[in-house]
Amino acid sequence: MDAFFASVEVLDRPELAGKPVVVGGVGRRGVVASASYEARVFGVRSAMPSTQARRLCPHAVFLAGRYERYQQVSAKVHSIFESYTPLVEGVALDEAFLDVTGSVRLFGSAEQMAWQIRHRICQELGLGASVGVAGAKFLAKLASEAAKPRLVGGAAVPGAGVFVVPEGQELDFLHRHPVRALWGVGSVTETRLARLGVHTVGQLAHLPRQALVGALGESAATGLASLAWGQDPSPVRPTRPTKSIGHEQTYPEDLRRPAEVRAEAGRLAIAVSWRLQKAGLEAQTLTLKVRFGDFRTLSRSKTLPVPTADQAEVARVALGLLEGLDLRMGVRLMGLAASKLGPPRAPLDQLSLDLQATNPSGLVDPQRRARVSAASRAVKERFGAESLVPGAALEASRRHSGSRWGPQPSQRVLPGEDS
DNA sequence: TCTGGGGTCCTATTCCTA
DNA sequence: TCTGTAGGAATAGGACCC
Repeated sequence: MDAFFASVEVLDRPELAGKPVVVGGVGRRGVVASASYEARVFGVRSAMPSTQARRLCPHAVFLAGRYERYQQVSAKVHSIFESYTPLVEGVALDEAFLDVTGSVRLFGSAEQMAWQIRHRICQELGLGASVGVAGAKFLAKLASEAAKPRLVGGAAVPGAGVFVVPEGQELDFLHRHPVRALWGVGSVTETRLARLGVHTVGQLAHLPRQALVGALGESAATGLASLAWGQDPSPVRPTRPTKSIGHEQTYPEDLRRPAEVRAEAGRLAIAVSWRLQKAGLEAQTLTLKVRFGDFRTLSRSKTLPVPTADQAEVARVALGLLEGLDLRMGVRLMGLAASKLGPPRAPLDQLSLDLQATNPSGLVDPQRRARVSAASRAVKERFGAESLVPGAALEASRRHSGSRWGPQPSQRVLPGEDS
């Protein structure tokens, strides 16, 4: 989609048509999420600091993003895609790959479908889209860039709308692009390649492998060398499991009071646990990210014995991760992410005893902790030191019978017995 | 001078265990 | 019993994408 967020704003507020519109960067600290082509003429770009965007284009209309609205429109765009093929891989709200190999008999060639889809998005939703057609995903992505509107002599001119990379001409098309156009080449990699005198994909393709490995490491070198020769075997994957769920926020002013920082950590925990629950997932690893006033950023993570989506447990871990950090520099940003995700455990699974020692706000309650501790001691006194162990350890012992956590006959609690 | 928020993936280091 | 080692998991950081 062309300037997607900004275009949706213009769609909902037609009086903005023809004006420079910038989404994001409303606050003092922020960056541009999307800029209309009228704003791009002044040099405003995505990911640009808002202060810079304001300097370049002070008369632009700056708007806060409305993510839910963009999601709604994105869903409509996707339903158009899905009327052509079930093989739709969403890359972002405004971008997707479609494998139309199996749809040619129904709708005509891939290029014909590209024109149809573009036409329908324009007619039904009033938005502009550019479509790239090629035999591989990353080539199609480059082709869609080639189809987009361009800035020529300080003015935006319409693009081709659809750009096809014909079979057999992939390398001609690919090799004239700058290396930056390749997936996986950002500013750091671009600089490293420039040191080798490599600026275009064609130069990269002909670089001796050893030189590439020396500059970028084995994995990146292998991946980029393949891409530079047009080899991208990755299929269009309609569904991909979520690997992490996180929230982070940059604060208008650095947080300096520890109580304030802890309260924010609790707020992030509530947001993350709520999203885990909505997604029907539990997380085993939680990672806290802190960016200080001097932009120094660090992360601390904790892998739990028992996966959780519980708000109090997530908050307890987040606060635990916060302990030991020197917050005197002031906190500019804080984030919390959940990973190692999986479906919720069966109800009979082991619960964490620590959890029972926290109150509903996620803070350790000394009285509860004392009761948990006393109960745990009583069980061990009556049944032995190894009578109370983490469920995960018990599972491991079943796999490796004879380990020290293995349940001993005299201590096994039989059905019907008090436990 | 200024540097978001949501992610994925990779690498290096540290720690634990067999 | 002690020590060295190898492998895997956990952890931390960074590059990159939209």
